[in-house]
Amino acid sequence: VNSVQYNLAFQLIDTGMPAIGHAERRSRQKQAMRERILDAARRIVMREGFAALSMRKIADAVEYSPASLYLHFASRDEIARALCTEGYAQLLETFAPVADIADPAERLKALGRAYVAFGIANPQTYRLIFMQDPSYTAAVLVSAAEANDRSSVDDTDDAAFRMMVDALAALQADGRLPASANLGVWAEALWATMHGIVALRLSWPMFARASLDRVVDTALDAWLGGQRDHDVHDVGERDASPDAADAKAHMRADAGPTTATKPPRA
Amino acid sequence: VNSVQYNLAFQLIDTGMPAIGHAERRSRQKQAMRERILDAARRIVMREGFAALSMRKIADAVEYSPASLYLHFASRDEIARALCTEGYAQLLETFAPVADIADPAERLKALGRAYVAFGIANPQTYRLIFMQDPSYTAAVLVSAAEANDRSSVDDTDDAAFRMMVDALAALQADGRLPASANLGVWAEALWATMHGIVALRLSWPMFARASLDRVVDTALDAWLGGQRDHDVHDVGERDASPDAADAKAHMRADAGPTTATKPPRA
DNA sequence: GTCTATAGCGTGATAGAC
DNA sequence: GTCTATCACGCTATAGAC
Repeated sequence: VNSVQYNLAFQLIDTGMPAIGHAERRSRQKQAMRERILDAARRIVMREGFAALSMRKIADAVEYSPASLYLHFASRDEIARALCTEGYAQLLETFAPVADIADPAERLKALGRAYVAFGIANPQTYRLIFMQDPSYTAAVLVSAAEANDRSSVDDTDDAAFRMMVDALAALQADGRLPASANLGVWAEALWATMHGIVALRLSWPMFARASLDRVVDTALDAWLGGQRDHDVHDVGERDASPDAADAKAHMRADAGPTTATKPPRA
Repeated sequence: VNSVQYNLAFQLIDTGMPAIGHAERRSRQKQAMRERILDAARRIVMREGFAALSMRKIADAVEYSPASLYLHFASRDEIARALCTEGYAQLLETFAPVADIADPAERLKALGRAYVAFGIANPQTYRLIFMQDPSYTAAVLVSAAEANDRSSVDDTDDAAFRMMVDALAALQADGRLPASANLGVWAEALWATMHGIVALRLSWPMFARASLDRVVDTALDAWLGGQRDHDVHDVGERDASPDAADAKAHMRADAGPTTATKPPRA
């Protein structure tokens, strides 16, 4: 093992550019292989759910032997965590257009609608990230911290959470939220509400009595509504706002929520 | 197979009481065995999580061979569904003391607090019921319908949901909820909110920034609060209300949320 | 790097003796 | 009813040839 590393270092110092070219190509190829593996894994999860994700299946899909996968990932769990990171990044991308909305209440509502839309459009991905193993869910924050060049994970690291707190602060500054309100608590509770709407839809589809949009709008109005441009708590027959529709348009489709569930068994 | 059934019928008609006594004792023993199996299964789930539940482990616990379990349950899934039914019934029991609260808003709040308290106190059970397989979650409603002597499952079958709708209706009759509000939508969204608070705590413990009680109270105030006996959206430093504490006192403890997670693998 | 082969463990469910 | 024995799988991960 050590001799290999030594050889590489020797080439870098002694032979200059061509060797660097080699090393670069090497690492590029390795990176490409990692992507191929993750691509295959993501497709399996989207089609059949996380429980059906196995090293054998991934290997089949990329046309390598199962053993080869271990050259790029230490374990199945590491692949799962990578998928979570990827998926969470995808969720954050969804929020980008929302960030431009000037009014903080409307921004928060659009955020909530985009969040729910993502979960419903990518049920298996959402399940993997937020409804599976706590260690997977924790992985999204750790990697978010790494991306920010921080070594420790603390309260304000997460971009999505920060967006919420910022909007709530703006609302509070406008006097549209009581000065006594604790922003962190509010953000957490608001996130939980949106998560609950998605999670309940995914794991109890039969529970759904009303259209998703009405439920989401009712919740958003209860939290943020009425204080500005419509009546308190009034839930009309209207469809999702243009913002939500727009957010939905950016989504790739996952497998349907109920169809692919229940593979032979984990 | 047929001959056995025939013999039973013959005894019932011909020899009268003693035979009935036999049959009764037989069925009693069978029922007892079912209970023993479910008890063992419940303990395993509470200690190690549902993923760790296997027929072998149950068999070990009840000191029978794995094969014998199949005389009482057709499959592992059937045991899981039975556990869900049981767990949901336990949740409903939790609501009994709450039903007496006269004020509908306070009743709803107490309901929400009891719900969350149950989920936090029995994380593995809650996971099994509401966060695992949609077919498990669906099972609670089906059996609830059976208990009510109904053959079809429709909107209003569920006792918990009915409690919510009733309270919301009372609120609406008092003019404390806009006449335009759709009760079904409100109940669904409110349930989703409470579910989200529990589910997020269970699957993303690191996310928790504030005390559970503050989050719950903030959510309940956003939905129902302020319109009556305290300021709008004011979240004080107070602890859980007596109602919630009371509800908690009725709970049996599950395994801790994070400790027993992640058994070798499903 | 990639393969084959396999260790080592687990699972749900069943056949058939007693 | 209860058991033993086993089928038929599945899995992760690794050893060692090439």
